[in-house]
Amino acid sequence: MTTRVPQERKRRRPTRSGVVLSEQLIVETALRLIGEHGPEALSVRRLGAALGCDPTALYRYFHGTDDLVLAIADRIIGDAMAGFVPKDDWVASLREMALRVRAGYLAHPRAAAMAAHRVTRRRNEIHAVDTGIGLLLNAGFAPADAARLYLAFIDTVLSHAAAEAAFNALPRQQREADHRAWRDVYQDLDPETYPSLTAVRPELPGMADSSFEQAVDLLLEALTARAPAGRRSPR
Amino acid sequence: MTTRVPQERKRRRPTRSGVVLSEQLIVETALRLIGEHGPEALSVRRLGAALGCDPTALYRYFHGTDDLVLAIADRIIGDAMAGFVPKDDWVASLREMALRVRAGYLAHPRAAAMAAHRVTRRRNEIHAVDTGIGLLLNAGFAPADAARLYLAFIDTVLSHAAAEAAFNALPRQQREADHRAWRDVYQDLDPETYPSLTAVRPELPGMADSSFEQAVDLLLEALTARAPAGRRSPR
DNA sequence: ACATTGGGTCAACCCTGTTGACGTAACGCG
DNA sequence: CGCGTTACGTCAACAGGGTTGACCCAATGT
Repeated sequence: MTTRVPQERKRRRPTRSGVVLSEQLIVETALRLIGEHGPEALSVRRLGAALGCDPTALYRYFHGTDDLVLAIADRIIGDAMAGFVPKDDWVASLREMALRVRAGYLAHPRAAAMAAHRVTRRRNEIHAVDTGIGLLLNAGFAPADAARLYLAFIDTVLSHAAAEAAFNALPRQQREADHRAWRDVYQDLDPETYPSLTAVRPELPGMADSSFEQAVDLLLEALTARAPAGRRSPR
Repeated sequence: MTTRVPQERKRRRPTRSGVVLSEQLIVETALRLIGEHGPEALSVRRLGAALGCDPTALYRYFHGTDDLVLAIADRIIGDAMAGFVPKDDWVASLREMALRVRAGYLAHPRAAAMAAHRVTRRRNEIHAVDTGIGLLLNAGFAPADAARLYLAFIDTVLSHAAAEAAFNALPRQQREADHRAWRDVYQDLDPETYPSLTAVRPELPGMADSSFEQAVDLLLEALTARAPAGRRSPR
């Protein structure tokens, strides 16, 4: 139909069940749906049912599923970074940024998995980039290094968080099967063909755990080592 | 139906159009389909049509879509790691592994975006994990550390490569728009609200480039620093 | 009070994955 | 050589998905 999806709506008409729709209400209901009934609960039909309106009414507010997902993602970003203030300790601040992004994604895995690799250059993101680069500049890095290193850092954080969210967005069956794989499949291997796996066998079940913090710590160690004068809490 | 999907098939019967199916042929056709017409081109029905067989014949070879996706992922891993022999220099070897995985994903961007974060629990993946952990053991890390650090390393490589692949899998229009947005949006910013971005402005166009190698180098630096006796080329 | 039109509703279309029944042809065995 | 067994390709069907175009009512600005 390619509806217009206007910015301001004036003629707000209650739905058959009495609810008055709005972009906000739809996004919030979608997030609630995902949170309550799992990631695969988000469909136009189910969302319509949860809202108490005809599924196709949503097309008056969003051009399609994709548009809806982006709106949800934008909401997630805003929520995640809300109230963040960088401290003097640039390492700790970068770490908090990483954890916030990850937490935001994990709170809504399905939406994050769908929109993670999209680039939404909006106010919140620009602000975050400015903050992050500012932390590295404050750490004493030259502008060129600050930009490049921040990119490496934030790309790692984003892709890691996206991967984790994508995993959590899988149907429970597949998710648990992947999880179990480290216990089951990797336990009964021929020691001769897989000597190293055999050597670390007791540690293999832990491979199902997240490596997010480990990776962030490693990156921050490398950044600290590269920082001029190794200062952690400048000025 | 929950078909058995046996390991060895003996009664190979040509399909109506004369093709003789095999797990290999199916995976290759799926990769071709995805590569040519995008990730959403992969459906049981379309794959059946491309193969010249009834769509449901695929259920004789794979338990379902998920099983097929895992097979595709493992194939990509296998192709990427084919002919890789670890050197004595464990840092250089891990680096090569990373670059190989990335190249493999970039060769099939759309397929990679779909399967990157899964545990295939198949031969090629198991072999790769054994090799990687072996390198860290050889570097002198204790088994528990080797397992955890390898996980952090490979997860970073995989998620980074997946993100890059996902970006490359975007329609050209969106991809170029995102690329351009970096310059457009970030060039005309208010210096007062975004002081750090203004300070590194000349470097911003470079933010569109990949940070893959930078991130891998940082990780390897951190691993080297943590390695016992800091040895690079153990015997 | 009236014309305009935003927007909720409905029916319909085509897509998807998956299943169970069905039959045929390929194989192992005698 | 032929006979049963059964693997496996085929077919029809189901439930669920996104999306569209027509319909029509009521909220709005004049």
